[in-house]
Amino acid sequence: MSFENTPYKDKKVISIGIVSELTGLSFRQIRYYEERKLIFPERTEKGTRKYSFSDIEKLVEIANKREDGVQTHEIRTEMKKGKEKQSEKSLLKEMLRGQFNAHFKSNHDRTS
Amino acid sequence: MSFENTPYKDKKVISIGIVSELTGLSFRQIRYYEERKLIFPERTEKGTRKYSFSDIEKLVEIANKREDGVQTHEIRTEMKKGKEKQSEKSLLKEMLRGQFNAHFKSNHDRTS
DNA sequence: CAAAGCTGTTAGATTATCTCACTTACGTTT
DNA sequence: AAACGTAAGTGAGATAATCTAACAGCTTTG
Repeated sequence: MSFENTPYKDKKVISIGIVSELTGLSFRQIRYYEERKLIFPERTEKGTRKYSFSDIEKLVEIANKREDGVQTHEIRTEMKKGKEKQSEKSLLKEMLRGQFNAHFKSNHDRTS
Repeated sequence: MSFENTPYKDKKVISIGIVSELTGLSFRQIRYYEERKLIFPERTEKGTRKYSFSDIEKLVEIANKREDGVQTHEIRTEMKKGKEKQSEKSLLKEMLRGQFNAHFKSNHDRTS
């Protein structure tokens, strides 16, 4: 019930090896982009970095822009720009999805 | 575009330490439930187990049933039962969500 | 040209995970 | 009571994964 809506996408649970594998980036690059404030992994007690799927998507974006010769500094400011645009959009989306779920629930979810 | 629909929930990317933390189960228990065929983590090249969010949800379920004294063997058969019921439901859900996304896209997604 | 940006690589240390075996605690069966 | 199966803790030893820090090389920018 509260688990259903958990934003898996943003949960920091993935270690750097998997991130490297999924993005094709080296450990060095991944850590460097953190140093340049492009991504913000969390840490476990002992210091191991933990990333989310969102971070991975971001890294893919970063990799693409880097291929186009864009510097991390510019990428950083570019990413800051694209934030407000999303917040309205995603809010609207949330609301619509809320309606959607309500509709679905009242009509079809008769299991327990 | 194809990333948006990626089923993060089923991607096997989480190591056992995090799983233990999120579920409150010990390493021993997590591995034992695998031995009893309740969950099916993947492995990396070198043999490290990797779990998905689905696995974690399943483990929470398992933990609850265990607290009620249900044995792993029974849990296993119970879980097999609850599979067909879901497949119709989720199929329907997919279809509805498809309509939903189409609707949203044509009306609001004018960014690029 | 000098400085800054980006990445590879190496080294040594620490943390995380793996398997296997032994043990404990309970409840059930013989 | 003795034997048994289930579920889980614990310990040992080995291997895998990650961390920081430093040096090096190459390219781009000022």
